[in-house]
Amino acid sequence: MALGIKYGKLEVSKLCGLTGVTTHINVYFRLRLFIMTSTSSSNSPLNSREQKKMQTRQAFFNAVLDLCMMGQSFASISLRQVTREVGVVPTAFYRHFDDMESLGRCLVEEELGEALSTLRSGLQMGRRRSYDRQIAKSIQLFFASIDEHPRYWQFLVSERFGGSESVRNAIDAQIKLFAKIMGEDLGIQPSFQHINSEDRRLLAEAGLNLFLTWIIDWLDLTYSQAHDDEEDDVKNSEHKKEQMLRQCTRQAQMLFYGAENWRSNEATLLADD
Amino acid sequence: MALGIKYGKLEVSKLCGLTGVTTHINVYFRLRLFIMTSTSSSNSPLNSREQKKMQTRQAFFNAVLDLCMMGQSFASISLRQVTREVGVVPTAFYRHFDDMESLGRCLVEEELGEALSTLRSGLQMGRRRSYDRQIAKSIQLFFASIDEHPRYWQFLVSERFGGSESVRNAIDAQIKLFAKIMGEDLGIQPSFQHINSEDRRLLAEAGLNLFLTWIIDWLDLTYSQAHDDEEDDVKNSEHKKEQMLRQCTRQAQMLFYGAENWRSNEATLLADD
DNA sequence: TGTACATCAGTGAACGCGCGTTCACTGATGTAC
DNA sequence: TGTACATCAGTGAACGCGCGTTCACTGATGTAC
Repeated sequence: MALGIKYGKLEVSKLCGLTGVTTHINVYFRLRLFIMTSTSSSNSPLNSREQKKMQTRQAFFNAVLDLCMMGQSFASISLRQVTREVGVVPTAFYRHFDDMESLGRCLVEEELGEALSTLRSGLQMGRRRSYDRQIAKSIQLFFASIDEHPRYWQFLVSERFGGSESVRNAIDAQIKLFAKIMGEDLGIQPSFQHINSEDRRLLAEAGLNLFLTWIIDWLDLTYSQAHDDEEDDVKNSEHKKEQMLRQCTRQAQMLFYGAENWRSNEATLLADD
Repeated sequence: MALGIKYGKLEVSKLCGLTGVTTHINVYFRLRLFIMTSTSSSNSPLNSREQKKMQTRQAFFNAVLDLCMMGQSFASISLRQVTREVGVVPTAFYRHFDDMESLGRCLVEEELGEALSTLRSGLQMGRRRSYDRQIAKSIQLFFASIDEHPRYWQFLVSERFGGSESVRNAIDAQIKLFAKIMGEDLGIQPSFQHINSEDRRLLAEAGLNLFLTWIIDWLDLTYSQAHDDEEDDVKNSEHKKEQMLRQCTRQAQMLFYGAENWRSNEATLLADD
């Protein structure tokens, strides 16, 4: 297994010489990828050098999230800014990512992917709770998740329709996946069993989209709260948050109470049908 | 009236000399502003120099919208890029705006503000149409507006949670205003008269937020359509758009049919009440 | 176990480039008399 | 109406700066024997 690593780029290209020189780099990387994958899948512990590399990689993700939390958009963050934040020299960047786009894509797929799957298993809409408090409870859990991982949610929402195409696509995939699973969860709840699975997915998507539009306002409340020194303002901010929680719950209930009376077998009337 | 213009900065500061030299610039600008305002409010036609300036100002707005349409985020657009697009020298920028932030704010307030007010009067939710086709028709009008002004909507949505604070705030104000008026319009429709005005505003806000999340997907369909040369792909894309229109209508109907059965006098149940 | 060699994350100098902003200017348009 | 002057949108050179990327390198860690 360690055999492949030993040979450098040229050695491997020689081994593959018969297939032509022009492709030797691809072969080399495919080979390395295979070895790394098989190494980690055989869950041998990472050696100290690999551990250190993963730590730095993580530091890159944190740097981006921090800079975005400070009010920058991902597209306006420079490579040098990130490396400065991480505490390495600019050239070290290329040991981990091809370019900023690649860093953004990995951040969404690895970091956000994990955070979302945690929230999904936490929400489990439709399971284990009585229906009348279901929506209120789910929204409370959702806002708790925002307070717990503010940087993830802030990044997800503000880059969802942002300037980097690969980041946008990666986020879109995460959201679609979340809506799909949320739709399946809704099917377990008796109140939504008369709705077909396609409409349940649409309902989940609408609900999730609604949730996502609240995030920035919620974070603004948290942020202004943290900035205020006066005790009165803190109380005022707490009051505003409570009020917002109530209003958001109300909006979600409008949607989901509506869905409860929804008839899937009735065709959608379009304006010019 | 033209008296104020005649005096240069120094003349005016001399006239106001008694109040101290340190403020003469402010006085000068306040005076000029007053003169310009009074000139335009007495709706005298703009002279050719003023007309030309307004044209250039408009060209700046167009340049930003075009660049954003090409996939850039506002925060990543440089001052030089905009002036290059407009066809003037970089320094000419400062004849119109203090900085990019200021340009962005004006773009939202002047350009988008006008576009949104046009759409508002077009939609008139709750008026003039029978209720069962109300939602479908409004959504059709909404998508028509997107096709008509793709750059406005693309900018509005992708900068709504974007990197520039002043742009973000300006957009937020526009959206809040839109939701407020939309909520008032809903009150005219008999189906929503049993709902109190606060809840109608929440309903309108939820609906609008839902609409806004569709825009980028819709524009992606239009864009990929324009890129396809094959006739089959065009048909395929048309089909996808029709399907999306149907799904979005269905989602909106879930929300608004839900609202029809909504009881405003029933308190929102929170999870820990 | 000890030695000799390979790997590779991170370094540091250097490059050409586009950036925002300054400044003194030009010349067409507007205004006073 | 003609003349002399004021205004000001747009010009063009210049500045110092941070950017992405290149390259040859260092030295700690890992591996073969």
